[in-house]
Amino acid sequence: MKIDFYKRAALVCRQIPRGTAATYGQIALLCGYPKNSRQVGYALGHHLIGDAPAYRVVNAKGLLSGAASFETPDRQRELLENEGIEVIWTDRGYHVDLNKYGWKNTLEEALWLRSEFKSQNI
DNA sequence: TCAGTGACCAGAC
DNA sequence: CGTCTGGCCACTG
Repeated sequence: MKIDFYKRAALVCRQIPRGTAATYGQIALLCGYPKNSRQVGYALGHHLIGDAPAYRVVNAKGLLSGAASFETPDRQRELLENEGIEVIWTDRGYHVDLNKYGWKNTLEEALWLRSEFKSQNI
């Protein structure tokens, strides 16, 4: 089932370091399903990742494309700014600079996740 | 079964 | 920069 994908996504999201933002595609890739970026958005929007920090996930352009699904439209921005991430307002919506705040995950992190999937059988 | 729908994305121009 | 397109795939009515 794809339940496994959502469990993996939850685990990946919990590894996003404080003060950084990850992209949907990056999460999907680390899950081992590089083509499932849309399902990452689905998982976050339907609260399928438990207590994992969904607010640290933005799209490939740095846009907070899911801001509308939070308690208030500004909640995601507040949470990010609380971690020291600058959030810029544009006509498109809120943005973060991925060059500054994007999560540059290491190979070690990717390998660790892979071993976790295995040991947790997901 | 099947068409429509996204918190997506890379490439083309 | 900006817009459009085709591809992607789980989920839904």
